[in-house]
Amino acid sequence: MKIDYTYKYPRPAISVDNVMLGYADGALKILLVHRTNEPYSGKWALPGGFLHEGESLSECSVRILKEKTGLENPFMEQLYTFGAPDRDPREHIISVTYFVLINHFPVVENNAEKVDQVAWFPWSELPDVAFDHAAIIRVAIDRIRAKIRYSPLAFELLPEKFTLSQLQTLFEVILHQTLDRRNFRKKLLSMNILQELNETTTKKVGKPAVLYAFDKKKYDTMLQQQIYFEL
Amino acid sequence: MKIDYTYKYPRPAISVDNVMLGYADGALKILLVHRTNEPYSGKWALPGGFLHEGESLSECSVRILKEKTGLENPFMEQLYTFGAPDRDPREHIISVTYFVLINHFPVVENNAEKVDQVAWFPWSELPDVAFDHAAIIRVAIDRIRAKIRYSPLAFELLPEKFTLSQLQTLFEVILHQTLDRRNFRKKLLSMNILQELNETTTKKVGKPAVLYAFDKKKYDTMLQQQIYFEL
DNA sequence: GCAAAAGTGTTTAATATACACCCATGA
DNA sequence: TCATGGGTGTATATTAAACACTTTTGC
Repeated sequence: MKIDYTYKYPRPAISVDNVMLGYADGALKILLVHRTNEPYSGKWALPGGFLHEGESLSECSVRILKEKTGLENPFMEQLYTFGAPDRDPREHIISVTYFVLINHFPVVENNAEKVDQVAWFPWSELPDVAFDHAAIIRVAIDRIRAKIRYSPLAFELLPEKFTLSQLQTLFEVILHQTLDRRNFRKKLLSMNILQELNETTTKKVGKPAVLYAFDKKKYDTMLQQQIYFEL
Repeated sequence: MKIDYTYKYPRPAISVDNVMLGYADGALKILLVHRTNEPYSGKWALPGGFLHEGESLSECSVRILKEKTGLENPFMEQLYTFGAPDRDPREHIISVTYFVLINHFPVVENNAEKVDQVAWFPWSELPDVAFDHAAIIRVAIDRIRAKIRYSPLAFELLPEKFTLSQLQTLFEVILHQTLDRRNFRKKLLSMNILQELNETTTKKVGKPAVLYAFDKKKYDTMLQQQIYFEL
């Protein structure tokens, strides 16, 4: 049952939109949903929705994430709040955006029912997107570019076990520059935040690579000593 | 004339709150207003207000700034958006917060009329503040601490002409550590972003100090060459 | 002439950069 | 055995850190 809510002053609506970034096939990818309603019907857009009653902003972001992907505990942080009055043709809608890093790709099936079609797009081949979502995505990419240098974000985009080469390639893709393999390994290993596993990859080709895992305990110890991650 | 606005779903209200930081007498200070209305009547709070119809978030922040201080063009950036449903006892109010740096202290007189009493408080001697404003201030201070290291924020807090000692003391206050005078001067001067003026301070005591000004053109050139400010 | 703050260089340690060959595996 | 990607060390350059005395001014 719906009741009506009446206010003396006009109120903008509040939506939360997630920029969900994943890394696969050597590219950063962004999850978009295909709109089937107006406005911008037929265009792709960031997964988002309106804030529910009694819900906090981060709860809303988590809910949207779960609805679209089924994921529950990825890395999330608030990105920015967009509030230009004309950013939505319907009315003034404030969008609080979140930045989500995903380290494995959920089975994004068109799981029946009313769920919108969702798809991952490489950041270099984004379709035209609805609203001001292109600007939002730009802010997200700027954020990850800057922050991956001084924060252990990279590990949020890789599977739990990864090789140093995979880690290096991820940095190279995001920073858009090549890095020296020996210097990269020296630096990362000297930080003492990686746990070397007794496992190697089994590849079709080339020498098997040792697998590592990010060691959060070591990382926290490092922070307490006021030593900071920095590439 | 007020008309009523009716929505099918409840809508949180949206306010904008400014954390305005200034530097004087060797301390970072924060501008607070004294509340005379409920809730939290009698407590101090961040200057803020509700978003007007057709107004963007940054316009709202600028308007509030002008109302409280008369200032028009200080450095401003969005800080964070706070949206816990219980952060305001009246109802769900989302607060989009802005971070404002002020390099000279406006005459903050109780300029008649209905204007609330405003005052600058040193960050180490803040009174009990209303709502979740203590948390907001903490985020602002974390932001300036982190950002002053890699962004030329410090110049936004000093007058146009300043001495290297003043600049150094400002860094020391914000970072809460002492810096070596010779190394500090070497580093700042080698960045080539300061313009040496043909003026010196006239003090009661000690050797007069050469005045410098931040040279934004040189700084922009530096950025284009992908060289970044870093203390 | 003295108190107070400004200004100035050098030595050493730490960190960053550049660079090329051998190794282990699967086909 | 060869193609492929993994793994390793050293020399040099750059940057950071530590440190103490002289200068200029007002009183």
